[in-house]
Amino acid sequence: MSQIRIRSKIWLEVDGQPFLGDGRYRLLSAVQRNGSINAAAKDLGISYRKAWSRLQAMEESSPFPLLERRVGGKNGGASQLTPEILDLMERFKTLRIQVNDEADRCFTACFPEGANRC
Amino acid sequence: MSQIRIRSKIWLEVDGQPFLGDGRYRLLSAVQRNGSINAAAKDLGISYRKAWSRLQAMEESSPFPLLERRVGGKNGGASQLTPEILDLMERFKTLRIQVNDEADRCFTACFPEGANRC
DNA sequence: AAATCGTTGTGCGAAATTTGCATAGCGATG
DNA sequence: CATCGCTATGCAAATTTCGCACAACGATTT
Repeated sequence: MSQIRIRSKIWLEVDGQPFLGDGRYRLLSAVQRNGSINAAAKDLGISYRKAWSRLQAMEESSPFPLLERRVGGKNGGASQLTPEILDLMERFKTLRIQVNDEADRCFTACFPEGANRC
Repeated sequence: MSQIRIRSKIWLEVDGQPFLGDGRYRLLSAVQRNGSINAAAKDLGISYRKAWSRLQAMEESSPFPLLERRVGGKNGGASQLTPEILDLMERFKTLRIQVNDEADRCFTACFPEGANRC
């Protein structure tokens, strides 16, 4: 008896290129929460290289700046998100929840009850 | 002025493992439509190796058989889908459309009109 | 003004994954 | 019993991902 579940996912595209999805949302959140790319990477358990590459790729296709970076200085540097991306993230979060809930509703309608036996 | 769009995607999981999404749906459809894995691969413009690998991976985690294969014989062989997977594909298709529509609705609500300038 | 410290930024090789070529096995048909 | 086109698979090449190691930076401290 196998358990069947639905998963859903949304993302925003800018000019046809993937721009903001769950992964990038989590990464950006971690940067804001921790105050630096480095701390965010440690928080998420990924290498700094990986976190930086992702942010780099994202920023290249972004119509507006994502990060305000500070290199050097007292604590070596820091990074924080721009208001533009914070606003977009907020809207994305709302969309994400709404679509996800709808997916669950449709699923239980389409697989009434014990659809989980096969 | 960058154009922002929403994209959505759903997939079904069996015991926590991805089972049926858009890619596999298209591949399975092509098999059914063309009557063989080989013809399906040509139809989709991918190698037979690739098509076969995907179906193999899918079948390994499937609670029921996906394909009825015939090796050898008049035309070398053939493959067609089992009733179980055809049924699941039908439901998936419905879900897919419903969730996608909902995503579009939420998007236009959340990004009222010219959200496409940044 | 020189040393320190923890960031950002990057080159490059290693590791993992994907891809497809090439070939074996199969069996109804003629 | 030879043929033909399909399924099935080993293996190497190509591509992508990954992370180590190190350079640059600048406010603070000494």
